[in-house]
Amino acid sequence: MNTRVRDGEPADSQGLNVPLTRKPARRRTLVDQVVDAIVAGAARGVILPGDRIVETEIAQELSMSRVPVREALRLLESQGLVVSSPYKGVRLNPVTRARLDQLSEVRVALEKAAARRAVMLGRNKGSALGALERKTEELERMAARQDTYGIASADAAFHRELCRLSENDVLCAVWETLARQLTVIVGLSTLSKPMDGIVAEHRALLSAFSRGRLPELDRALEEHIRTQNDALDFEAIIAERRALRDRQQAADSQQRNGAA
Amino acid sequence: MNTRVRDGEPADSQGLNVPLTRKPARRRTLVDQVVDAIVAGAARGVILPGDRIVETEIAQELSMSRVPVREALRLLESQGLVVSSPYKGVRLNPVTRARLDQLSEVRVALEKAAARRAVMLGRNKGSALGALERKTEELERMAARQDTYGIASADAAFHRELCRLSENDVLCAVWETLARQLTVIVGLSTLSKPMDGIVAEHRALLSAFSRGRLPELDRALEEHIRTQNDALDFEAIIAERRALRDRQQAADSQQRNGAA
DNA sequence: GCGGCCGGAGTTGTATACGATCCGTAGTCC
DNA sequence: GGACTACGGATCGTATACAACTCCGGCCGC
Repeated sequence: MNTRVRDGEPADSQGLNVPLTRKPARRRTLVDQVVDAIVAGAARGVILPGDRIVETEIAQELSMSRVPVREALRLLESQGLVVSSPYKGVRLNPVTRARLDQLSEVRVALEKAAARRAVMLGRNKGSALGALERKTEELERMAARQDTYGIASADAAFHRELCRLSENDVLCAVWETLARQLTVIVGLSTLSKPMDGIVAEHRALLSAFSRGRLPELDRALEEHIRTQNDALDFEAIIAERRALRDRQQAADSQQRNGAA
Repeated sequence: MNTRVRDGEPADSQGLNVPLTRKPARRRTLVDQVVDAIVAGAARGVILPGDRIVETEIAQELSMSRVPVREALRLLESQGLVVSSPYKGVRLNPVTRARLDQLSEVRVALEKAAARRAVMLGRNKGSALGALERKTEELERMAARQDTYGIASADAAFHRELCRLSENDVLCAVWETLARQLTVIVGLSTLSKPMDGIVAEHRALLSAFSRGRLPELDRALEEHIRTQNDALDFEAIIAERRALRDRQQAADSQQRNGAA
């Protein structure tokens, strides 16, 4: 893999990945760099599900020792992004349709609970609702631009905000790990689902939420996630990503030759 | 802390803690030892919420180097058991009533979803249901013995089995991290709730589940968890655990003096 | 007497070094 | 010719060594 994330070039400059902790006080340590680099590499298709991740390589590419890399891998392992077995190395969690469904099911359960709590807290009106509306508008802007990456990003932001409104930190933390895994799975693949459909669904979600119509919201959430999954063609995604990686590898080796 | 977990003496010999991964193939590495030792220490009250955890100490007590300890701490951090800030060290996550409620809320959401899926899969009858019944009987045996530790253990086993019936690995994994955190919070504190009440609630849960009465089950779950929390007197628990630690420290230093 | 500076002890973050284990490969024996 | 074994490279797991940082207490100047 050729992720190449160095100090001056944060891996999530594209805004897809969010930091694990909300606290801005936390200084960026090397472990964080590794985590971001691997997540970014996975999201951009440089690392594919099932690919082996070698500590030495990562360490060299990020020009650090293996120790922070190991710690980062352990962290990612406990979040389910990679799997490891002693003396045999770490692999990016191979993805199956079943796993995607499982992730989605848990995510829906969380978001339902979040919405329920948010309504109970009266966060479905006023400034709290405004925040969610802004996310929806952002989504619309991205859809208008046909910016698939922006849509994925805005979609995540919308659901993240929904969780945040529950004011349940534990829920948010769990949601983030799930979202991260889904990001790796879905990556930058262009959704095969029509964009205006996505926008409409979010409008419906927002509407149901603002009215506090929980059963309706539950159904809408479930529908929203499920159709999104159904629209994914796994074979196509894998093929696309493999091609993407090959292109990047080619470009990279070319660049290296030019530099030599 | 004085956990003293060495090779011949597995930390979870009391059966409270479960391994992170289901795969038995995974060889036990030093990192696992550290994880178990810390979780056990937290559950037994040797480490209290908010206590600082010093890498060097753990390493010495387990007679290993700091590297595996660091990796274990990172793992526990990403699971929310400890919090860390660079150069300032790691602390056992300080516990508040709010956090307990948040954990419970997420846990209930997960178990509802698990039950829903299990019923959908027809796991609420036949041998699958039998497994859950056995857990309930175990709970009754423990209650009859007035074995508070056994009750806590059997209670966890019941809910774990419920999750397992959903056949959703992601859900189970998330549930385990939550359960682990709750264990640390509640620890070995004697529940102030009457034991036959607990048994009755589980019977009710089992009954609603076997009949596939989901709304009823949802309510019962919520009630079950909530009353369990309400019965907890935080101040008393903290005081008790502090006393417990002092006793253990005293005994330990005495033992050390005797050995010297 | 009091507040700011500073220096050292203690702890964490990182790098390097070494032993342990896995896996592919070649060689040998039947 | 095939299967078993020995071996070597590659990679992981762990230990040790050093650098960076924090915090606390004393000291000095005011």
